[in-house]
Amino acid sequence: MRLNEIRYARAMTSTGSPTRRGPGSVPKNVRPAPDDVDRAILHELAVDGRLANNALAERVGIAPSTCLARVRALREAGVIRGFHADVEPRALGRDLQAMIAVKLAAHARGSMGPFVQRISRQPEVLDVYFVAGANDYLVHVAVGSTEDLREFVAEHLNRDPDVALTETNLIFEHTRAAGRR
Amino acid sequence: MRLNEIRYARAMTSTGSPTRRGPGSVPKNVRPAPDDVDRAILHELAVDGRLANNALAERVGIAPSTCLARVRALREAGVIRGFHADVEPRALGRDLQAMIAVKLAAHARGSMGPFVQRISRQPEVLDVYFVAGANDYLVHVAVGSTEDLREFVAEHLNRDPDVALTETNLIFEHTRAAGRR
DNA sequence: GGTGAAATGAGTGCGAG
DNA sequence: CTCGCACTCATTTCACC
Repeated sequence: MRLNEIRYARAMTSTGSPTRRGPGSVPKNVRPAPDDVDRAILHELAVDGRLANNALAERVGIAPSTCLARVRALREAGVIRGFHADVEPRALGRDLQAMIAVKLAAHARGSMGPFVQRISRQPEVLDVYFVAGANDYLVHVAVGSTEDLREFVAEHLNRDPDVALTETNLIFEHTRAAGRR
Repeated sequence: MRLNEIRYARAMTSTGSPTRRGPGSVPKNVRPAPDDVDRAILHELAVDGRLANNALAERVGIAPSTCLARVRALREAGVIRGFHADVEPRALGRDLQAMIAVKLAAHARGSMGPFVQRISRQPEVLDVYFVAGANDYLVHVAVGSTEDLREFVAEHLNRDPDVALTETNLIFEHTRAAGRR
C-alpha cells in the first residue's frame, strides 16, 4: 500500500498560489501564511476535528510526525483556535433560539469592549456579532423557553444603561457550514 | 492518586434536576434525555473537543470504558453532531465577514428548503439563520475582499429570482461562545 | 449501565537525511 | 522541513459484576 499518494487535489479556495508562495510575495503580517498542505490539514480538521493524526497525515500526503508538527504550529500560531464538539442545543433543554439586535446608547459607543465581555459570559449566548449598520450588535442566544428569552432580554439587555434598544427575532432553523470554519 | 473524585461540581444550567430524572417525569420525545454525567461530558467536549477519553472519564468521574460508551451513544443519538476545528478565517485569506439579511419573494415562501441548500453549499457561507421578522434569512459569510463580497451578493443572492431584497452589513468582530455549543 | 484488565493501535520525541 | 523508528500511552473490546 502506497502511503505517500497526494490525494488532496481539492479545490479549496481559488487563491491560485502554487505549492509555496513565491519569493517576491507581499510581506503580509507576522503570520507565516499556510501553504497547500496546511490548508488541506485545516480543511480536514474542520470537517472532523477528531481525525487521528496518522489518518490525517495519510490524507494530506505527509508523514505522521511531520503532520503532528504542522498541527502544533498551526495551533500555536492561532490559526486553529481550538477543537469543539458541536452539541445539539435542544438536547440541553434549549429548544428556542433567537437573534437579538442591540443598539447601544450614544454614551456607550466609545467603549464597546465591556458590553461584549459581559454579554458573552452569559450561558445563553452562542455568538456575538459586532456589526456595522443600524444596529451595533447581533446576539445569538439559545434558551429553554419564551419565558427564559423574555427574562434574558429584560435582565441582561434592557436593564443595561448602555443599551438603547433591542429587537428580538426568533430563529426557526440554523444551519452551520461545518468544514469551512 | 485518587482517580474517582467527583470534580464536575460546575453549575451547568439551572434545570434543577437531580442525578437521574424522577420516575414520574414527562415522556418528552424519543430522546433519552442526558443525565448530569452526560451534561458534564458535553460541556467538557464542547470546551475541548480533543480531550482524551481517559482524561474526560477522570473529569466526569466514571471509568474510561463507560465514558467511551456514553460518548458513542451521544454521538449516535445526534446530541453530539460532530467535532470541528475552529479555524481563524483570516488565516485562510478571508479577512472580511458580513451578515446579509435576505427577504424572499412571495412566490418562494412556500418552499424554502432549496434556497438554504443552495446557499449553504457556497464556500463563503458560514451560517444560515432562518428567522422570523421582517427578513427571512440571515446569511453569515466570510470573504477575501469587498470585491468578493459584492460578487457573492450579486451572483448568489440578487441574481436568484426567489430573492426579493438583500441588506449587507459588515461584521467588525465575531466572538463565539466555545464551551456551550 | 458500570467496571477492570488485556490487546490493539495511536501519539510523541529523537536522531538523521 | 521531512522522515522513520522506538517507546510510551490511550483507545477499544470483552467477560463479568
